[in-house]
Amino acid sequence: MPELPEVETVRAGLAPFVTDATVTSVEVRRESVARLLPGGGSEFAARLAGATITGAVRRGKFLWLPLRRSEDPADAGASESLSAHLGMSGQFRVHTAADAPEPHPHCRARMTLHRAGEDLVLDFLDQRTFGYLHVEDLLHTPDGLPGGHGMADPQVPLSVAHIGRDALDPHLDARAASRAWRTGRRGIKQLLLDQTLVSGIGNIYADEALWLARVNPERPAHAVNPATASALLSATQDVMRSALAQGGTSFDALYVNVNGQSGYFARGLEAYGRGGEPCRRCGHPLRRETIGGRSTHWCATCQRRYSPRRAGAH
DNA sequence: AGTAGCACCTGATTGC
DNA sequence: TGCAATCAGGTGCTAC
Repeated sequence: MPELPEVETVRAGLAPFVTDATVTSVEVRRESVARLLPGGGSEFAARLAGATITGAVRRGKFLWLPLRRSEDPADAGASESLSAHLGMSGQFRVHTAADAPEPHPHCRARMTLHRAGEDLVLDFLDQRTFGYLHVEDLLHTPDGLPGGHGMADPQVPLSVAHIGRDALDPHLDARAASRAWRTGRRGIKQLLLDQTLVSGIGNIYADEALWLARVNPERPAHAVNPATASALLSATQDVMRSALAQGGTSFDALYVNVNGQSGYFARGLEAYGRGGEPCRRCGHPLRRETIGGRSTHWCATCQRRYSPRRAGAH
């Protein structure tokens, strides 16, 4: 369940189960899930076993669980994390050890946690295998501000260092972000999807935000004015907050929270998946075309490639 | 330097 | 019915 609202739903669902839990066993069921480690699954298991998870943090679509190695909670802050990316189809599922089912065919790793006298099973499922698990160092943020949502530590994993602050991060520099979105000759949709500028926006919410702000996905970034860029950021935040309030967007069982339940935002979508259907603002049929390799849905009537000239401007 | 294109996968659905 | 083509919510690398 891959964009910011869905990953945040997972993070928030995970946090109460994994915080202060110690990893007691790790079973890698598909080697490629730990492909970022030179030693693969065995290195992943070895580095994770015995560590205690101190929380659940997210920046954009990137998720990590900071690790502490000592049993002493007064020990210094975490310097490593269990990092995860859900890719297109990743899921975390939590069970009590007694209720855990046989691993699903898509289960790529199963971890056992011990927390408050109870044993828990944490499964990572991923049909398409674009997701991954990783153990890596945490780095200090250049600005000394918190690295992501869910923890105050000014740290991010190495693999997240190049990822921009996300659209709902209170420390996002909105002016710098809208400037970045107005730079270059790519279509604006491609900039919304560029995780190094503002993170967390994926193919669904890019189309939704562009529809809300009435901007054509192919409008060149350099033709976006500051007011429009700022309106686009607001639209992105609005649609993501609404989606988050409903547990995210899901169309099927591939995208579920840690309890296996689906979010309800799919019924709130105005553009994504509505090609050929009438625009709810103007009634004209929405277009659907592939742009930059991603299917894109928009209203060619409401969403103009160039902003309309104001009356009085020559 | 910025950008487009492709590679990485599995499985469900569509069309012939 | 069977099989090939197409499609899917992401990211990173490579080559222009």
